[in-house]
Formats: sequence, C-alpha cells, structure tokens
Amino acid sequence: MCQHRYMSNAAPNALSDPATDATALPLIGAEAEPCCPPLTERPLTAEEAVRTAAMFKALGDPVRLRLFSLVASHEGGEACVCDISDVGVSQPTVSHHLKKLKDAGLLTSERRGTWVYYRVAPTVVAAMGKMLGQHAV
Amino acid sequence: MCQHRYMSNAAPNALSDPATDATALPLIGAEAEPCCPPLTERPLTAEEAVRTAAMFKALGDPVRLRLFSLVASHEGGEACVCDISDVGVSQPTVSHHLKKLKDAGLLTSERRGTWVYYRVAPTVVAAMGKMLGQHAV
DNA sequence: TATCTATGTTGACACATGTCGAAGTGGGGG
DNA sequence: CCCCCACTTCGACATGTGTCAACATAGATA
Repeated sequence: MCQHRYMSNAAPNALSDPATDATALPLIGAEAEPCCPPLTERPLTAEEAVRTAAMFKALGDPVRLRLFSLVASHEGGEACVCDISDVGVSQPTVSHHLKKLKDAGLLTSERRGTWVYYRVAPTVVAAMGKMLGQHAV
Repeated sequence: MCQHRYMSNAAPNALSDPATDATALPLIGAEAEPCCPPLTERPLTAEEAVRTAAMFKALGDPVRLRLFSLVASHEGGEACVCDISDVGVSQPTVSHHLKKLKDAGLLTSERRGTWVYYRVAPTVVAAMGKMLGQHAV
C-alpha cells in the first residue's frame, strides 16, 4: 500500500515495529496538556480561544480533513506521503497541508529513509473531542 | 444577566420555561444524522470532507469559538446577543459570526420578543466529538 | 403612528489562505 | 560521482474571510 516504483523490496510500512511505535509518540512534545476544558463548562478566554481555534481551523479545510482521516485510518496508524495521491490537489499542496496539520499539533512526522511518515497526535485530538462535550473516555 | 436598559421588568431569560425548553430543540431539523464515522475508521470521501470541514471551520475562528463557548456554557443553555459584549469585536461582527455558526448547524436561534436567543445543536456537536475518536457516549 | 432599542444586512476594504509550477533538499542506487 | 526519486520550500496568483461603519428590519412602548 504505497505505490512507489522505486526500491521494490524493503517494505516501508513494515518498519513500524512495536519499539518504533512506543517511542514514536512524543506527540506535540512541548505541550502535554493541549488545551482547555469542555466548551460547555465556562466561556473560553481570548488566549484559550486563539490556541484552540487554530486546531479546529486545521481541520476546517476539506483537503486537510481528508488527509487527516487518511492518516488516522491508515494501517499501522501512519501513512507516508506516497500513500496519498487521489486527494485532488497537487503534491506540493498535499505537503503544504500536511505541514499545517503538523504545525497545529494534530500530526507528527518522521523521516525513515526515503519516505516521510505521518501519524496522528492522539492526546491533542482527544482533547478536541473532550472540548466538544464528549466527557467519557 | 443581560445589560438591557430597555423594558426594565419582564426578565428575558426567565422566559425559558420547561415547555419552551422542550420545544426549542428541533436542532438542525433537516439533518438528523449530521455526518460521518470516526475519522479513524476509514478515509473520508470528498463530499463528506466538504460537509464536515465546514463544521470544523466554523469553530476555527477565535471569536466564533468564544461565542460558541459562551452560548454553550451560559445558564439555561442559551444566550441572547445582549449577553455578549466583551468579545472584542463590534456588534455587527458578532452577528456575522453567529450567523456563520448557525449556518454550520452548530447553533440555533429563536426570537422571543425583542431578543434573539442562541443555543447549541447538541447532536451536531456530539457528532463532531465522535469523529475525533471519542467513541464512548 | 412615531420612536426607541435590539439585531441583522450591505458594501467596502485589508488581509489570510489555497493552489500551482518551478526550484531546492535529502537520501538511496548504480 | 552522478542520477533518480520522495518530499519540501518558494514565488505568484486568485479567491476567501474578518472587520467595520452605515443602513435596514423587527418588536415594544407610548
């Protein structure tokens, strides 16, 4: 599941061994607690709103949302850019959107050899879900 | 909690009696099932992404996110525009943003007398939460 | 009816954003 | 060493978006 016509062996996705999975989750790194209480608890402050809106904004574009969904639902929880081709935009545009998702803290990237792999940042996404009133774990 | 200097009695928020509350929840009306499975289940189609991105986009602005949080956390689950004043933008801008939230299906509005009351559309917001991986109810 | 208040709408403007082609970077293979 | 491939960055462009002042509308009160 990666239509590369280069380097036919050395299955790229097979590199995601358990050890890699465990250590590949530093998430956003700088910020362990992404943001803010549920939106129903109290009004957000201006600063909280700015930080949080950036995350929602990142998912507020159809192409980015598809990219995010594509990575999130991909086998092994990660996908390389080569797995993405039919999103309807050029490849530089895909790269541009992936960077935005990464900057928003929703995705992390890791280069392994020739390919770059993206995976979702679970805690950040979970925090967004909680803000929308999904109090249950 | 509504600094109107007109019509000193007839407490506006007191109008939210149980009967009104029960009937004030037709939600988005047209669309009972807002959208889409969890983002981790399968890649979104283009059409799904467009519909869903519009909802996330609505929350992707700091002012709108504050407005939404303000309505969601307000007493009685509803707030009139007069309850909102310190968001840092002019009143027409507030109205503009409330309309956007309404168009996205995240808020509903109802006019009762002089004032217009906004409340959140619970099913739509819950659906967004579920898409972010909060599978539990 | 006239007038006041609470909201929504319009028009205009500056700015942000999505998009692409072209050029740049980084790593593997021959 | 050079080429090829995967991916990113750059420059430019059209379009979208947030913002406001000014105007329009809807009820309520007198």
